[in-house]
Amino acid sequence: MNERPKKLSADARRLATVESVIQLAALQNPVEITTAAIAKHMNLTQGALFRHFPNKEAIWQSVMEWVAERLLNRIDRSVHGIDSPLAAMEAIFMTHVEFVAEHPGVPRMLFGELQRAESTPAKRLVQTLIQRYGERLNHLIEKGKSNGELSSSLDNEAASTLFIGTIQGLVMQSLLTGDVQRIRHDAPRVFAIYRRGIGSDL
Amino acid sequence: MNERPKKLSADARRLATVESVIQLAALQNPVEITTAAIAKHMNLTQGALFRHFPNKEAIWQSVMEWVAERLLNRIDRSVHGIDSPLAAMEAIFMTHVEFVAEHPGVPRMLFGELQRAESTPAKRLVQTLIQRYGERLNHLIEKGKSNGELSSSLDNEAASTLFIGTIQGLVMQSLLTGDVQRIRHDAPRVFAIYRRGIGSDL
DNA sequence: GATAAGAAAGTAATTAATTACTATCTTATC
DNA sequence: GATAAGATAGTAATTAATTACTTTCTTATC
Repeated sequence: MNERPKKLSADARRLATVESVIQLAALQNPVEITTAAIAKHMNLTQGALFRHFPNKEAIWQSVMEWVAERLLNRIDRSVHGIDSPLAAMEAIFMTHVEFVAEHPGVPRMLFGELQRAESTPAKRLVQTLIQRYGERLNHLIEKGKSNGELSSSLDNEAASTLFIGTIQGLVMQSLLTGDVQRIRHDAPRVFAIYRRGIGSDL
Repeated sequence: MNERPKKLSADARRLATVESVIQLAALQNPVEITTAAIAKHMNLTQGALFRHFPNKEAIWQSVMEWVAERLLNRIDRSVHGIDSPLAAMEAIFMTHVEFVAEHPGVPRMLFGELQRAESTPAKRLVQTLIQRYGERLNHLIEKGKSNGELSSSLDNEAASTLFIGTIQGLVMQSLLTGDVQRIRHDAPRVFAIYRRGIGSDL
């Protein structure tokens, strides 16, 4: 919804396109984001998009790369200097929630991409993202077990699934109420239950 | 994928349409289910569908009614004769998981419908379904608190959100691996952590 | 109880929109 | 003034929905 159709370099235009998609996903159903809608949002003609992307799939691929890079980066930075594995998990949780609150369209896109039957490049990127996410969690869980912070009988896989599901539940709740920002308020309350579920009995 | 294009009564045809959509959603992305695809799956011409539904939205509405009715019915039946609130919650959980395993397309459709920006009749049905679901959970949580089975300091709302999120996490995991049936195996493991999170310290 | 009339269900072809994508011309910028 | 970026104006394919027509089923009447 800008006004001047400024000429941008190819790199800048690609980035602007990705950011437009992220913004649009916050407002509407990701599957309804057409190339015409993207172009309109950035005050460009639809055909011009194909100067910078070979096809629509490539746009989605770039978007998923953007998301994976930013999210994992922030996750990793959030645990810096935190010794306690449990505290690190909480930091990751809150960072993730903050990321979602800033970019409400992201979880919709991720889930929408996972829904697809075919294995598109974008879908594979999402699968890789969540896999890497799970690896980080698993590492922390192991540390927490030997640490004594987490229950020694904890099921790692189930704990990882539930961690991600906890965030997914918050997202679903925000879709239900239409109020994405409330997720910031609800997140600590839900994580408290999760922490109790995985923590040691001390 | 039938063979004879038998003539059905309007009621029977509407039910067959709904069941076809449920089946198709298990195989492909719900948003890609076209009226032509539905018709082909039930060996009918595309136009014939509009003898029984005014438009496509009405088909989705009927599908959501089917889902809401069946799921809530099974949930309610599953708690019959169970006195312990915690055991009742576990029964609901397992019943829900079994329902999803039988109809893998259902959670995709529900989430896809929630994604939509506009408030369609189908979306409102999903919202009502989850609201009623939450009411049942809340009731059990209250009973569990006075019972002593659940932590007296438990946050009801957060516990409800996490309950649904836990299932959502299992669904996401099944989308990731492509193996929907594994949800039956993972469900008890994940619920064990959840139960620990909400239970009393005894 | 046979059967004709009408209702109900289905077919096949076509519609207007919308989609992703492309070919060709124009212009801003270095 | 060369060239990269954008505009303009298309394309073919797909979509939900509608049309005119046909087949099948139901039921009222003799």
